[in-house]
Amino acid sequence: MLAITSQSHSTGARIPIHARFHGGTPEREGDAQLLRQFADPTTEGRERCQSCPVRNLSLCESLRLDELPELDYVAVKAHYSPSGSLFIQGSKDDCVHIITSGVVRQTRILPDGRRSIAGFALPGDFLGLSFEDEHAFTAEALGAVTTCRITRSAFLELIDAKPHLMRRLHAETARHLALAQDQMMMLGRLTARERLATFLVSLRNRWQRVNGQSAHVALPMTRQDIADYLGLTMETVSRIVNGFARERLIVIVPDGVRVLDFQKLEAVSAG
Amino acid sequence: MLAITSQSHSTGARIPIHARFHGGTPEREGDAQLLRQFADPTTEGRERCQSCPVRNLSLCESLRLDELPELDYVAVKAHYSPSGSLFIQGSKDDCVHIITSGVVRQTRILPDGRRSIAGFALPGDFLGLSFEDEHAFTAEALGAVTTCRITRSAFLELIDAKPHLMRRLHAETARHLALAQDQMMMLGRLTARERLATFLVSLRNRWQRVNGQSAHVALPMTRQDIADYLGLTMETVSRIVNGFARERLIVIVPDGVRVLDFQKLEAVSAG
DNA sequence: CGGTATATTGAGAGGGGTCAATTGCCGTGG
DNA sequence: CCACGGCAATTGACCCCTCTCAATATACCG
Repeated sequence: MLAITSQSHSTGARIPIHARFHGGTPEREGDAQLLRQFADPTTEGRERCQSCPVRNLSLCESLRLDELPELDYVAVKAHYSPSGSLFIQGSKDDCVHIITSGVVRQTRILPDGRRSIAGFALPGDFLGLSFEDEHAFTAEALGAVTTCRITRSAFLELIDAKPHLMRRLHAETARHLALAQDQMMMLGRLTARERLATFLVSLRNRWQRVNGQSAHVALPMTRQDIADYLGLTMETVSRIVNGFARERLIVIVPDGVRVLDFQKLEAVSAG
Repeated sequence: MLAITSQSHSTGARIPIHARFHGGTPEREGDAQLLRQFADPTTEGRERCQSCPVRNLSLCESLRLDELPELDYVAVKAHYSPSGSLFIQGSKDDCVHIITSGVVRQTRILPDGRRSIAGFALPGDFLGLSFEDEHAFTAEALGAVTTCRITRSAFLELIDAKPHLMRRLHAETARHLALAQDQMMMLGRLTARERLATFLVSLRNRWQRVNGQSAHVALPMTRQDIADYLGLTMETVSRIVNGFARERLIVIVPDGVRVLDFQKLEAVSAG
């Protein structure tokens, strides 16, 4: 028999109502010109956004060098302390957020307290591009987070002025949609082991784009967060991660794992 | 104990390689002017696309009446016979499809044959709006399907000429993204019973927008299709649907179900 | 009326859930 | 420096929802 099996007996822990939202207002800081201090001097001759400390920032790459000051003019840097919220599920604030450092957890909570995590945003990722009237999830900082924030109206004005930005924006949303469909396949059809392997492989690849090649995969989120992302329980995540360690696929280190056998891990991730 | 439980031991049936793709080329028919014959004369005084037999067709609603001929000029009507493919996972054809009648199944297949269904497109729904270079899934007709097809280049030209269309397009993609996130929550955190109830409720609401209020919910897809959509097995789907029937929530009728107690069904759908 | 595909139903097994106890890791204060 | 409290992570024992496998029923079609 092909024991390709998944399961998720239940829903993991519930979130008590009183604890669902955590304070943590952003400390809005300075004005847009401060952003320049983050300009990465090691760019390899390619036009790119001077405002962004992150390479390969897709939206910024669509701007010509002479258009960057316009972005600076509307962008505001923001800091969030650990557990601070960028925005809250159901609220209507309307900003586009670009993560410049740290990791943001996108949480959705059911009326009965079951939790699901839509994703983790890494430096360079965008939040709030959908322009929905209400946020479908809460975005919370895991550890300290800095972002580049643009009000929706300013962003829309910018887009009106630069039609190619609008197309880039659509491409970005479409990419998110494709990722969501991958996630659906994972949740519906992969075993717990495969999900964890997929998660680690994908996270390693994403960190690689931010920090460069490394066997170290930072996991700033809790086991519960991972469980809520993968449709499992904390205990199952723990058991399987430690199982990987016992099989010498990875080593568990503080705040993450070190991948020993990437090939094998990748093999586990897709039947 | 709170018995809120889901599970999906495994992956359901695998698709044998030789059977993954089914022929069924579309019979391209006539030219765009033929579309007019489908114009619904019962419109309630609101401007809308004369080309589309479906009301509330979001993209068409964004066009002014005098812009419609331009859409007609680039749109081509297509027929697909049962099991015919609109496009195939991994292929690069580039058309936007608007379903005008019938139901289309969006299938994704893993290398090892596990199948996942991303969704079912009903009349009025769009396919291919993402403009990815490669289709992430195969779109297959369940029963006879007619569509309104526009080549991507023609569609892009149209969009370049009408900026408000681009914004509409983005909103549509964003809506799909939000739906995908709902689906992720469902797959990760709902029990089999809850998933089925959610599925039936949501499908009833969608048919309602096409056909008007009715207790009848058409299910042109097989139990296996539903299972692959909900991350379950065919057997579990069958057991639970028949369970609903035994509880008098629904009655099973040919090609669908009739909802007897919508309130209770909705209550089951969200813990 | 056979033949094939889909749906239903039953019996049994198992993956991952639940519950609970233990360990490890800080940060804090005595 | 160590005791202590709190939170996350780990581990074990047990359980159950859903899967698997298999038999049967139903439907459709030539």
